[in-house]
Amino acid sequence: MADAKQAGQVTADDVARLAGVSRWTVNRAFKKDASISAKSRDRVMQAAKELGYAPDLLAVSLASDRSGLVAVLLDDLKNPQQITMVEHLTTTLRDAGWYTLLVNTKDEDDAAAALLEASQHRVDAAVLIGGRFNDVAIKDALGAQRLKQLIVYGRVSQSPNTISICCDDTAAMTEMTDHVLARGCQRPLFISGPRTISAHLLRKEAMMVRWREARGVLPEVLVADTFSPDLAYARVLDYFRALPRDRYPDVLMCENDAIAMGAMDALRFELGLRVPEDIAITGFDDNDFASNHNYALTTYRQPNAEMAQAVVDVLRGEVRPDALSGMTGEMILRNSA
Amino acid sequence: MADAKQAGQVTADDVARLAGVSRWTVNRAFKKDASISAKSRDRVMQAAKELGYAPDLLAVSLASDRSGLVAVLLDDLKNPQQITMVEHLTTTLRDAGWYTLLVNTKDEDDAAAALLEASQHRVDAAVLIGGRFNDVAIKDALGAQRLKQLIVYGRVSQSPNTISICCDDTAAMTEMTDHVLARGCQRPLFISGPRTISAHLLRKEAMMVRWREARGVLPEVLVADTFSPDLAYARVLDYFRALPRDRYPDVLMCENDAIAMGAMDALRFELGLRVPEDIAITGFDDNDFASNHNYALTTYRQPNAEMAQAVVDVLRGEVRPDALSGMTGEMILRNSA
DNA sequence: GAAATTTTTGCACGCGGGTGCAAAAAAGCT
DNA sequence: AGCTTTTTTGCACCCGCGTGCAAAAATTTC
Repeated sequence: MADAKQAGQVTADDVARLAGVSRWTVNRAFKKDASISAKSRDRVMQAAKELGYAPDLLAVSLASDRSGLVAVLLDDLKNPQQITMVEHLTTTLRDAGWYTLLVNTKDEDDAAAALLEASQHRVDAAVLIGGRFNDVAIKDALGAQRLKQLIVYGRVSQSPNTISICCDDTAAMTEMTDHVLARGCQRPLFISGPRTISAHLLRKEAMMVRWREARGVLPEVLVADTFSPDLAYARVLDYFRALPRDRYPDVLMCENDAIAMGAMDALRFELGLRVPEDIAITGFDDNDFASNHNYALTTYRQPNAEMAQAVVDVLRGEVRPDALSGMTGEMILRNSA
Repeated sequence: MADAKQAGQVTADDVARLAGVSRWTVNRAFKKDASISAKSRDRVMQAAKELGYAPDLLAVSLASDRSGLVAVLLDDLKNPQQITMVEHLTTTLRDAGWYTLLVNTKDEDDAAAALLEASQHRVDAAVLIGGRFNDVAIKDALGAQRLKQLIVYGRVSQSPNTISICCDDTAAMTEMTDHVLARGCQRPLFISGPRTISAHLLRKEAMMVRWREARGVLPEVLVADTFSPDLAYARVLDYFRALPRDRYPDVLMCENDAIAMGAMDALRFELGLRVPEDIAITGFDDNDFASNHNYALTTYRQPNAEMAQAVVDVLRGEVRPDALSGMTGEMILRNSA
C-alpha cells in the first residue's frame, strides 16, 4: 500500500493518472449511480485501493452544498435522557449517511454562538436538545438565520421557522395519571423541573387536567430548579418536613426520573417512608437506572428511535409535519407505582 | 439584517463590495493577527454584520488543510465513564477552538469504517474511546493511515503510530489496594470486565501485584464479559452461591463502578449481605451514581480534565510524551470500603 | 456496413477562501 | 519636500471535487 500519509493527501488526480482515465471518471467511480462503465470503475477502484484514496468529504461538501453534517447541540450531558437522545441520533444519522457535530453548550449566549458556528460548518441541520435553547430568543440569533434547518428536539417549539420533534407529552402524562388514579391514589404531588421550557408545562398540565377531571381537585405542585436528584432530594425533604404526617401525599409524579430518584431517596433515607407502600412514585424517561433494584421506577419511555428517524425524514425532505410531535412512547410499569 | 438565508450564502465578495475593499481584506478582518488597518477592519466588520456574513469553515478547511475537527469515536454511550470523557473532551476542545465529530461505532469493522470516514473529513485528530478499538488491528485500517493523529484515550496502546492519553491505572489501583489492605481485609476478589483491552490488565495486575507484596497470596479473580451491572449481578450471584458461607470474600475490588454496583445489588438483594459490614466493595471511575445514597461507593476518579487538556496539547503540537500516561486521579473514599 | 442511438468520457467553470508576493499607501526621517 | 522604511492592500494561483454539456466511443438498427 502506498504511503499516503507522508506524501500528503492522495487526490483523484493521482488515481486518474494511475488508472489512465480522467479525474472525473475517478469521481464517478465513487458516486452511487453515476454513468460509468463497469470496466473503468473496476480500474479506478483498483488504482484507488493501491494508493489508499478516498474522496475528500470537505471538498465534496464545498462543491455540492451539502455537508452531510448535522449539529447536535445540547445542554447537559449529565442528563441521561439527553444522552439517550444523542445515542439514538448519532446511530440513526450515521446509518442514514449523516455525521454528527456534537456541541456541548455552556449557557444561553453560548448556545447562540454554537448555532452560528454550526452554520459556518454548513451543517444540513441543527438539532437542539435541552432547555437552554429558548426558541423565542434563539430565533433571532444570526446562526439560526443561516441554518438550513433548525430542529427542536424533545419538546415543542413556538417558533415558526423551527421544526419540533418530540413525543406526545400530553398523551403520555395522561396515561400515567390514569394509572395512578386507577391505583386509588388520593393526594398527589407533582414535582416539576425548572419551569422555563414549554415541554414541562405540557407534562404538568396534562397531569393537572386529568386529575381534576377525575377527582375534581387540583394536585399540589413542587418546583425543583434543576433536574438533579440531589436538588430534588433537598426540595422534597423541605416540603415534607413542613407538613404534618397525616397530610403527606400518597403519590409523587415527577417530571423525570432523576427527580423521582432524588425524591425516593429522600423519602426512604430521611423520612423512613416505604415506596410504594406509603407513597407511590412515578418518573419520566426510563433512564438506565430506572430499572435498578433500588428504584424499580414506574416511568415512561419516549419513542427514541422513532424520534431520531424523524430527524432523518426531515433531512431527506420527507416531512410529515403532523407526525412530528404526535409520537407516543410506552409506559413502563415497575414497582414504584 | 439582510436576508442571508433565502439569497443563498453570503460570501466575502459580497462584504467586500459593500465595504469597498477587496475580498482578501475582508478575510483578513476575520483573521486573528492579520496585517490590516483598524479603519478597514471596522468597515468590513460593519458590512459583515449588515449582511450576516461569517466565514465558511468548510472553505477555510479545504484551503488551509486544518479542519478544526476532531473525531471522537466511541464504543458504548451507555458507559458513564465514556460519557464523562465525551463531556470533558467536547468542552475542552471547544474552548480551544476545535469541534467534535462524534461517532458511535457498532462493532470492530464499523470502527475501522468510522476511522476512514473521519479521515475523509480531514479531522485534525481522531480520539478512540473504549475497548472496541483493538489497536493492533486498527493500525492497519486505511483510515488510520490517513489520519494526522490517532489518539487512544483512556488506556495505553501498543501501537507505535499512536498516542496514548490515560490515567496511571497502576498507581491508581495500587493506592486503592493499599486502602483496602489498611482496612484489614483478608479475602479479596477482583472482578474484571471483558478481558480484551490492555488497560484492564493494568488495573487487575496492579491490584494482584500489590496484594501479593503485602500478603503473599494472589487474590481470586472473577471475569464479567461486559461492563454492565446486570451481568455483574448475575456473575457475582453464581460465584457466591457456589461458595460456602465461611469462604466468602470480605472485599470486592471491581474494575469499574458499573460492575461494583451490580455486585453490590446482588450481595444485598439476593444474599442478604451488608456493605460494608460483611463485605467491602470498591469501584473505579466515580460515575454519577457512585455518590448515590444506595451505593456510596469508594472509587477512583480519573483526571478527566487533565486528560482532555492533553488532547489539546497534542493538537497544538505541545506534546509532553512523558506526561501523557502518567496522570493521576483521585481516590474517592465513601462508605462502601 | 453505414447511420442512428445510447452510453461513456472529458472539460470549463465554480464552491469560498488561504498563501506568498508585489504594488500601493502611509508613516518616519533628514 | 524628497527619500526610505513600514504597513496595507490586491492579485494569481491553489485546495479537491461537483455540475452541465459536448465530444468520443460503444451499441443498436436496418
